[in-house]
Amino acid sequence: MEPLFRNLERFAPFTDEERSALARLQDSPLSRSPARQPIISEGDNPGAVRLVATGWAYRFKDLPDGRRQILGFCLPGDFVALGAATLDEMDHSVGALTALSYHTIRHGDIDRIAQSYPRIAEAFARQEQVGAAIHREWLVNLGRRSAFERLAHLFAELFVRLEVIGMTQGRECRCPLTQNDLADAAGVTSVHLNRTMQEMRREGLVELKSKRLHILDFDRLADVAMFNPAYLRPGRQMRAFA
Amino acid sequence: MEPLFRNLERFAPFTDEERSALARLQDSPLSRSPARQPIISEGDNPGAVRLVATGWAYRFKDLPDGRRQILGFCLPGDFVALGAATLDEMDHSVGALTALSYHTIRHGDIDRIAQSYPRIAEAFARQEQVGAAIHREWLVNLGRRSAFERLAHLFAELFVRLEVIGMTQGRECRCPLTQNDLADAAGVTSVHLNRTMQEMRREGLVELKSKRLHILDFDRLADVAMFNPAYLRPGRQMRAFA
DNA sequence: CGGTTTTTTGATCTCTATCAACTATTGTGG
DNA sequence: CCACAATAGTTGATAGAGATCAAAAAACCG
Repeated sequence: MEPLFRNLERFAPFTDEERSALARLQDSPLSRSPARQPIISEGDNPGAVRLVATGWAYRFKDLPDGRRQILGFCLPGDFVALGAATLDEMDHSVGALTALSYHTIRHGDIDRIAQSYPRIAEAFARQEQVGAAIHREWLVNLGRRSAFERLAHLFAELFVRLEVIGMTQGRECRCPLTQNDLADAAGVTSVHLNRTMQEMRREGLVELKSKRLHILDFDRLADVAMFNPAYLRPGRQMRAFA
Repeated sequence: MEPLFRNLERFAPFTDEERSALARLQDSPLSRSPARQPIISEGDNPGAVRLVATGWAYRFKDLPDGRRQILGFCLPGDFVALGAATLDEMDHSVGALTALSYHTIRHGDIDRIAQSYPRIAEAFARQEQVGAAIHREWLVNLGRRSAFERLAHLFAELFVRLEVIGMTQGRECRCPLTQNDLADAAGVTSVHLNRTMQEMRREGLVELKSKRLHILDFDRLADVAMFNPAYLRPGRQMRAFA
């Protein structure tokens, strides 16, 4: 539950009453999924909102000819289909990256809590906005940055997001992504991604081994990526290495 | 106002009361902007919601080194910063593509109408969701499609959206985009875009001259682009050429 | 430990970027 | 309405980033 609070309380902390209302979301049924398993597929009726409790998930879209693009990552404390739950059909798929546990929350419960606690409703809305801002930043990434810059940007974003929810240790964090995943997120082939990865290592920017990501030089990383964390609204308390 | 209604009434038509409540948004002050002029810039406080009345606008993001990525197009009947108006800082910029007129609507007015008319609130929410779905489709476009496919997809999307708001004439429509704009949207250089454009002409797919877009073969266009209009929720009444 | 998944390497090809004109079109003021 | 300037579209030549194919080496897993 901690990651959810850290996500939502970045702007204004909640009252005890608000916190406990939110905490009741934990009573929603908890599902578990093994790693690498689909959660919802494009075309499905989302039915309910999901809240990631532990593990990572990812959004993606497959093309008829087999190409795949990863659209974003869902970390602990992130909602899946918060707004989309009103629609009858998912426009993209979501899958588990690691072993995953998540709450399935009826849309009515979200509505009710938002109705009763305007500040929570506001925090939900802001979360959705940050999600949209991330999409837009990825558009710039895919449209206008080189493979090297993209990868740098991707790592910078992930690291800041993990920092926000308290899942970093110094300049390290867990990162369950394979080079294949990274390639599908960065819009390059895995071969090219591998070579780009080696270059980042040589340059002393980041290192990724045995599912741990080491940020060797955040400033330089942010610099080559032209990364400006403002769109993530990290909040004042948190400042990546600064 | 017609485009707004066509946008919002795709799923369920409104009652007369709902329609007239929406129509009152027209009373909001109307601004006019010449073509090619900035409307809001990244970092600005959005302050209010904008509703495009006539003309096209575009969302974009500039990189410090001069590269630019277009993030999407705002057509008549589209809101700008519907949800984002709650945030204090725009994460991207918006500019006029053509001479533009738009209503500036206080966020409170939106809230009030959404409060009084749940079906309108729902329609607003769906619009936001379609906006997010468009972003996601663009991510696939930029990440996984070739320049030729991207351009085909872009035209297919624009045409369907224009059809929804009744701004097409047969298989033609107005299209004020320069090749430079198209290049910035497709994430390629304008030189390459020009050559891609010529290929599309040779292939008998689309033709763009003197600001008019001619769709020569929509089916084949959709086919090469792997374009599936579902994410746009075009509604049943409208079906591009089918 | 054997089998699977992931990472790495090498060689080659192709798409897209770059640079630098040049032509056509559009728009404007006289 | 023409003349000129500015904008937009087109062309050619060359360079470079990233794709593709195929296979080997490493890491991981039960």
